[in-house]
Amino acid sequence: MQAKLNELFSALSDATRREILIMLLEDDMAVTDVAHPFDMSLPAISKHLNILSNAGLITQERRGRVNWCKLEPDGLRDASVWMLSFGQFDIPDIEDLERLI
Amino acid sequence: MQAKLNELFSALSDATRREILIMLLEDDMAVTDVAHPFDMSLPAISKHLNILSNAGLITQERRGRVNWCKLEPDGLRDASVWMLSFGQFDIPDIEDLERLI
DNA sequence: ATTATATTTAACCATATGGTTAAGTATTGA
DNA sequence: TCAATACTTAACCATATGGTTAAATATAAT
Repeated sequence: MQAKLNELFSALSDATRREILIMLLEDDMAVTDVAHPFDMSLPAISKHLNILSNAGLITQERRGRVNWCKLEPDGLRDASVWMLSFGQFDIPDIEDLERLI
Repeated sequence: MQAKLNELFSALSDATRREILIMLLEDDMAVTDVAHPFDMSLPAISKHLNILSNAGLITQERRGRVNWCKLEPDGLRDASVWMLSFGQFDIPDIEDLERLI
């Protein structure tokens, strides 16, 4: 269980990966399209996507030569449950949310 | 802002540091006492405590030769706000919580 | 004054992380 | 069939991370 949480929080600790998750909130995307906004090589993005997959935060499904990436929002569950133990979940206002995204 | 989130999630990505936070949930503690349950040197714990401090998850206050560590639950706020953007916050049941702690 | 306690700092080490480029593998289109 | 597309894999590199031991520092107790 601890190992799973390590993977989860570790996956979230990188800004590129968090941006990817937010992009996927909009819609499923091919790897190339995920890579497009970033000033980074395709293999680098491919690695990030693997890390997100292993953490259970996305799934990837190959159709033909395109690998479709899909957000798995339930993947955040264990992390959010863990954080709940700190009683830190009064719902913040929408401005807080916008500041962060 | 991204840098702050990196620090936060990164601090949470280590099981030792998460355990320390949970210990501090109970009460403030001296560094030596924090170290006690871990099979790890004092300097190692000292480093972990610094990482937690820099992430804003604890504060440390020296009184005499004792450095008291205190949980700063508000430090989790930004991380929880970020996670909220994924709409993943139906309150889990108490068993989920117990499974994780 | 000396010693013990509580902790930090410094120097070091092995492994992990996040990036790169170059080459390899399918699949699709011409 | 040949070339382009969409990746992934491999090999490499610099820096970060998480641990160690040994030495330094400051406070408290004898």
